[in-house]
Amino acid sequence: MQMDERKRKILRAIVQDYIATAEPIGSRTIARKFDLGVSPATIRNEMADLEDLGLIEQPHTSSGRVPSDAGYRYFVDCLMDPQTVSDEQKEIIERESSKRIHEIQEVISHTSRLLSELTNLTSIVLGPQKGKSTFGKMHFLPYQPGQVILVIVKENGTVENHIVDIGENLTTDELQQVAAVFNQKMRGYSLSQVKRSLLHEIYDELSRQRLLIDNTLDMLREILDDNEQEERIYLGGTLNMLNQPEFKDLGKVKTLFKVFEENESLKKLLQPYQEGLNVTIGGENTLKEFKGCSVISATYKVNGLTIGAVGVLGPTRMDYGKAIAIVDFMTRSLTEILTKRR
Amino acid sequence: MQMDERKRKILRAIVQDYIATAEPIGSRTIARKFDLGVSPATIRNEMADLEDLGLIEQPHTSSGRVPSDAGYRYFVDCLMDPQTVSDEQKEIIERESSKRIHEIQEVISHTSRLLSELTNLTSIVLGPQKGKSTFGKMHFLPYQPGQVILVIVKENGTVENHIVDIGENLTTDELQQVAAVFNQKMRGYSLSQVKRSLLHEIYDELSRQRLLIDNTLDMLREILDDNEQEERIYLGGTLNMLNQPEFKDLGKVKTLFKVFEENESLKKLLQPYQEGLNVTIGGENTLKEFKGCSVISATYKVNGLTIGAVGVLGPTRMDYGKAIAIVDFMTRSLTEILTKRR
DNA sequence: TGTTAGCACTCTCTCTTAATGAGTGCTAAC
DNA sequence: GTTAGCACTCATTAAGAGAGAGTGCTAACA
Repeated sequence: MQMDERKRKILRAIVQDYIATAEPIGSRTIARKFDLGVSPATIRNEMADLEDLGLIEQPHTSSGRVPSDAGYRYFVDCLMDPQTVSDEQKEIIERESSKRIHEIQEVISHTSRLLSELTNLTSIVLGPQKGKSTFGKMHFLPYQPGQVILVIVKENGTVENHIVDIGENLTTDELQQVAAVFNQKMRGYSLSQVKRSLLHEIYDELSRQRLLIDNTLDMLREILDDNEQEERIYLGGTLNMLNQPEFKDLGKVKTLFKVFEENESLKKLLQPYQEGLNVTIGGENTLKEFKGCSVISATYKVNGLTIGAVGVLGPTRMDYGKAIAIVDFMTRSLTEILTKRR
Repeated sequence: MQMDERKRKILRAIVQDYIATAEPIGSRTIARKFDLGVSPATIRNEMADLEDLGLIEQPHTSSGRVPSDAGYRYFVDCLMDPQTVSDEQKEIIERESSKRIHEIQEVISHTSRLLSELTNLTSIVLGPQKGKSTFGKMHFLPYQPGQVILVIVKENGTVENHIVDIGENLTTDELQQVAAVFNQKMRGYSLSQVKRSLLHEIYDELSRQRLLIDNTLDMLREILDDNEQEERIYLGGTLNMLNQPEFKDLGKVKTLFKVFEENESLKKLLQPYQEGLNVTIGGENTLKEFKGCSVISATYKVNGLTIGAVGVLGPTRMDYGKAIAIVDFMTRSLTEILTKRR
């Protein structure tokens, strides 16, 4: 059995109507709402075929049909009209991103909020991968007696500061000297590279000041360890999920929000290592908690280098056309903003 | 009509049982569970009195009684056995706070998580009031051409960095000079004071370098504005609310979480300007969304100065004894940690 | 051969009704 | 002042009856 034009029309009708109403749809309703020029009985025959093909299914005998995961997949791949972001939405995005924003974190969290507001879905944004970014420069600043502020500038532009104990009183000059050596040796290396080999080299170079260096290495090691594990996830509009009829059951809400709380598993949803735009539908998802959800995700870049991913999460019954258009537009816009900053 | 010893015993029984079971409790059950030496009929008479006094109420005729807000209040003020934190819990807290933690934000968010885990309630922690903290020192560090990193150290110990445009190329020396003047003039002033009067003074002092100063003032003003509005709230264990039978209704969950999302109203819950430990029960709350909730809050200090507040939020039917003990212990512990850091 | 009308059948949803049970207030006896 | 007894109330639960939406199948039709 093959898909013909009429079957495609009917499948599209089912998907569109189900996305809009969240109710199983029957042959009679299709005939009434969509002008296909055939009677409900004919549509029924076609629907039986579509069910055999695995594209739609019945929640129970004698109810309407709903699209299966495979049905959504066919819809997304073959039936969907490519949509563009409306001018109104474009304007909102433009206006928001024209605000002067200083830190990269702010740009990201802004993006996250915007995504969820425009789609009425939950947004997931994976921040710049710290582990992959390379070391730029470090500075010491005075803080308390026995403590200094260590400011680290990475080559992707992020700036971090940490208070570190230096254990003994050191002069500003000595600190500058240490910083200078570190800066000279480490510039342009990824943090993991720094961690593995370079520290020893630096250690040799500065061996005259053993004690001072020991402390500096200690603090640096601590910071590097921190960074490698931490790769922040930004969530937005989690409450939008509660408006979906799919989550009118409190048990589902609980398990969903429990996953939201522990960020680790969310990273898997974004498939951050897959370039470009991706649509994951229902059961295609690896996490069992999200079998009933779909994810539209895409990666963003700085200077041609993929550094993170954004996505929206919603029930499989989501408006794919709209969501895809917005995610696509936002990643482009994000890439542009981040590139301009440099 | 007066409260006598037997009425007190019965009220305590009702409150304790209701806290434990979340079910309205009847005279028969009280007689069975609590050994008062009187029959259900006698208890019924007393309960009628307690209802007249407004301390308990009936959800509907012919159901058991539940404590009213006034009943909880009487229980908290007069009936409750003062509880202490168990050794087991103390150990958890000690172990957690012995971890080396660098930033004040980390200390706060740690506290928040701990509070919610120990109480199974939702924790609310109001971070140090930035508006009230006084300016310590500022530094400029090189960043990109045309941009510098502005590092601000406040006297409460927080360190912030911001990227600021300087619009034109300035030498390191010139920047140092500007920073020196700012540092000399501003040290020890609150940010709002700085904003109002001192800026003009600095402006006079450095009028030789108009352009440079204009930019510096612009960025500083921006940062000060930011800080004044931002006074971060840390929430923990919001999901614990979903386990409470009070929130088995999805509508309630929605409105509750909506309030959680916009932090502003949460600040009101903590009564951050009221020194010491506070218990707010049900309708005593100003926010209508929290009429069915109680809040235990307390302030914490650094160097004798109140700088923030922590609290737990739960249904009025919460274990007040335990919650009060933990909140009290945690604020003391927090005060101690923050004071030691200085 | 594809399309359509008709019809019996299935299954969910909702509304009604009845039974159960926990708990009360009142009265009268102790 | 305390208690036993009893009639009454009201939420909760289970069972049953329609109603409604939708299907699959058969037979007629173009």
